[in-house]
Amino acid sequence: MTDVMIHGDRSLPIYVQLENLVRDKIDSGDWAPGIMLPSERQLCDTYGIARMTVRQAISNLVAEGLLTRTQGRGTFVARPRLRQPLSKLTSFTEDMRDRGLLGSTRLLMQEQMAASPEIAAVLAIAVGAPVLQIQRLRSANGHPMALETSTLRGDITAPLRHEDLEHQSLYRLLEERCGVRMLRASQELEAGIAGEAEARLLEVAPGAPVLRIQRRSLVLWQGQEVLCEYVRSTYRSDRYRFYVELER
Amino acid sequence: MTDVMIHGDRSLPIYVQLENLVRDKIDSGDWAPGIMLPSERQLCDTYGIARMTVRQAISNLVAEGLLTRTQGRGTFVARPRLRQPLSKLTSFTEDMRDRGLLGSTRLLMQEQMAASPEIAAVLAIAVGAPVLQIQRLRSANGHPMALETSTLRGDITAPLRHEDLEHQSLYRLLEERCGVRMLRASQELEAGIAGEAEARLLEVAPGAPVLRIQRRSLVLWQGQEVLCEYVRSTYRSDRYRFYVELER
DNA sequence: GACACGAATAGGTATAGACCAGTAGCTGCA
DNA sequence: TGCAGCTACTGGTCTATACCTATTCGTGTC
Repeated sequence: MTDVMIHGDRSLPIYVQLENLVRDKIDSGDWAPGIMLPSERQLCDTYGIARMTVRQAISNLVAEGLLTRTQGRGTFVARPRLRQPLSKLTSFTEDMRDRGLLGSTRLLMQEQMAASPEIAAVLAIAVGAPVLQIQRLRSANGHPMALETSTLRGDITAPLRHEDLEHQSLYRLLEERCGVRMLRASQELEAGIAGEAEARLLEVAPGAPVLRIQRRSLVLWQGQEVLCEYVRSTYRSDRYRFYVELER
Repeated sequence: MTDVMIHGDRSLPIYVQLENLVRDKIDSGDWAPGIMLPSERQLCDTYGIARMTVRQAISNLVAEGLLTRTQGRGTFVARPRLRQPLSKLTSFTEDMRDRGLLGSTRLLMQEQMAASPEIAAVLAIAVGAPVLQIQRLRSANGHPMALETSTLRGDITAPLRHEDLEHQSLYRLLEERCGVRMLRASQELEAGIAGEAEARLLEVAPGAPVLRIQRRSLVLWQGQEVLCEYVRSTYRSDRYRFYVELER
């Protein structure tokens, strides 16, 4: 990914642009865990922005747990936590990063369509209402990990109609382009057997065990809590375990 | 509490002093939930400090959840919200009840043994230390649902040595007899294929998909947080789905 | 070789001022 | 009366600068 020009897009605050830039460097593996970032003053010079602005971006990323910093030493890319303290709603890429893996995506299908009765029921919209359906093959370190079919409300995702969804985080686009804030999701997990087509894409034998996950995501959109996304994923069970922490 | 003079104590950063001051006002009930704080510029004047310094203090308190703010409206004392745990640590019987089913149990094995190296590693105890191992077939409405092998620390569960574990809740006995309080557990879920023995007990065909769950339970015992239990369960995937709620 | 010291450099705190962007209430016109 | 638009707030973003403190490492002394 080429460097996003800071100041290039006046619609986003500079500190947000810098955050995204750093996130991209980390997601792409360009900045590996443990690596020291350029110093704050260096970043100011590089991008021609004030130090307080740099600090705002860095502070947010530190709060997110993506970076750590020590006075006198520097700012570093955090080593992925082995265990997430709580059950967090994450994107595939974030999930892989937490596991110390590099996530990548192949877009298999991206289509604007009319909601089927089933989809309409799940998303609580009218039958025939526009939805955006995306099918993606998710890989970790280059090896197939999961097959994912997402269906999103068409009205909310209208700005993404002609967006490249292969190389960008869908959740990031939703938040940045659609004015959506991800809130929470409910997931159901069950075991299954890989079908013919799935098996071929996931590069496993037909009949191999897979973990099927259904997710319904609730977002804040135009001040309202609405169901926005329904995802059906099929994970290779030899490569993926779902981890969750429960409290009494 | 009397107002702490900002600048009075040079040993603490001004923004920290302001944070404490606001916290005190809220704790003392002086500023009730829902009340609007003085505007940032007003706080600058009142305490003779810069707006960026005020903002740093306020931002930290917002991140803490103590305050909320809206552009154009102001900064407000947050209404304390009771957070219900997203995922609850439950016993099998409780889980079934939540699903509207009647859980029952058949005890297959109950044995005091010495910890194998694997078990010792998981429970963080010495190899050869005493453990209590229980294998139970769990049913819902009379139909087999899961096969469960629990391994518990022998020293903690000593009072249960000759207890009837077929008709009593293990978690209840742990709390009532062993002076243990269940705290939380981490679980890992994966898909698998039923083996011969499993299939026979679960009354499914060998090779049927199953959901395998590993649980490590943390308890409070004699004032210490300790790992007490390690459970491996195999659930029929045609009857059981795991449900979890995630937050962003 | 061991250690004290200081320079260079990292992030941490704080200032003062500027302008942008939402919100709400007031004013005055239709 | 109803409402469009103005205005005086609010927090949001950003700059430029200054000095503090912690870390690191090289230098020089003993």
